[in-house]
Amino acid sequence: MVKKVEIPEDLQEIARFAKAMSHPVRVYILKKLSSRNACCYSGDLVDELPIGRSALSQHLKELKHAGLIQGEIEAPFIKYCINKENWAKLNSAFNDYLNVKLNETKIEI
Amino acid sequence: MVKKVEIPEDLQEIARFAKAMSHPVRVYILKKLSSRNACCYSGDLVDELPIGRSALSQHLKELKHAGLIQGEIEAPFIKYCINKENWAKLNSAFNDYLNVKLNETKIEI
DNA sequence: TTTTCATTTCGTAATTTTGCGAAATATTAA
DNA sequence: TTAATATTTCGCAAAATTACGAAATGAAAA
Repeated sequence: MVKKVEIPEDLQEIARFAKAMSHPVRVYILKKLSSRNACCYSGDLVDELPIGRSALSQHLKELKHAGLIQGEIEAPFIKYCINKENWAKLNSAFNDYLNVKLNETKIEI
Repeated sequence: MVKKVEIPEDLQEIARFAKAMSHPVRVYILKKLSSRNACCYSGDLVDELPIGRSALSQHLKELKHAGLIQGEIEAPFIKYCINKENWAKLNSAFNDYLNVKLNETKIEI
C-alpha cells in the first residue's frame, strides 16, 4: 500500500505558477512584459484589455504577489516590468515539468 | 489610442491549460500519467493523495474536460491515461509562449 | 438474483476569484 | 493651495473552486 504523502514542492510550485497564468488577462500581461523586456503602465493595459481599471489593478497585484512582475514608481505613473529572476524560475520549472518526452519508454538500440 | 481588443486565442488557450494545472493534485496526476506513459486507476491515486475519493473524482473530471486525460473502462476499474494529442498541444503551446528569451533585444554582431 | 466493489454524482458548505463603481491616495501641474 | 491625473483600495455581488460524506451507478462475483 502506498502511503499518502504531501505533494512534492516542485509540483506545488508548478501549480502556483500555473494559477498565476490561469486568467487570459494575466497571460496577456506576462506575454507583453516578458517579450522584448518591455515595461508598461497600467493605463496602457486598460486601453488594450476588456476589463476596467480596478479589475486590472487586482490582476497586477496578483502577478506582483506571485513575484512575476514588479512595479516602479515613475510619478504619476507606475511602471510595470517582468521580474526576470522569477520569470526565469517559472521557465525552468515548466521546462523540467513538461520536458518529459511522451515516448521516453521507447528504447533505441 | 490603442483599441480594446479580444485577447488572442493562443493566449486564451494558455490560460485554459494553466487553469487545468492550477491545483497541486492535478499537477501530480498529469506528471504521473505523462511521464513513462503510465496509466492508473482512481484507487491508486486516492491512496497517494491527501484528498478523498469524491474530490479526486472531480479533479479527474476537470482534467478530462480539459482534454488532457482520458478514462477507459476496465471493469470494475476505470483506467486513466494521458491524452497524448492534447498533452503534446499543451507542451508546444507553453513552449511557444515561454520560449521568449529575456535577452532577445540584445543583438550580437 | 443478490452482493460486492470501484467510482461517480449529488447536496451542501466554505473559500476564492472576478469584476464593477465609488472613494481614497499620492503626485504633478496650475 | 487647488485641480488634475494615474492608480489602488474598498465594499459589494455573482460565479467558480474545493472538499466532504452520503447516495447512486454499473459491472463482476457469489
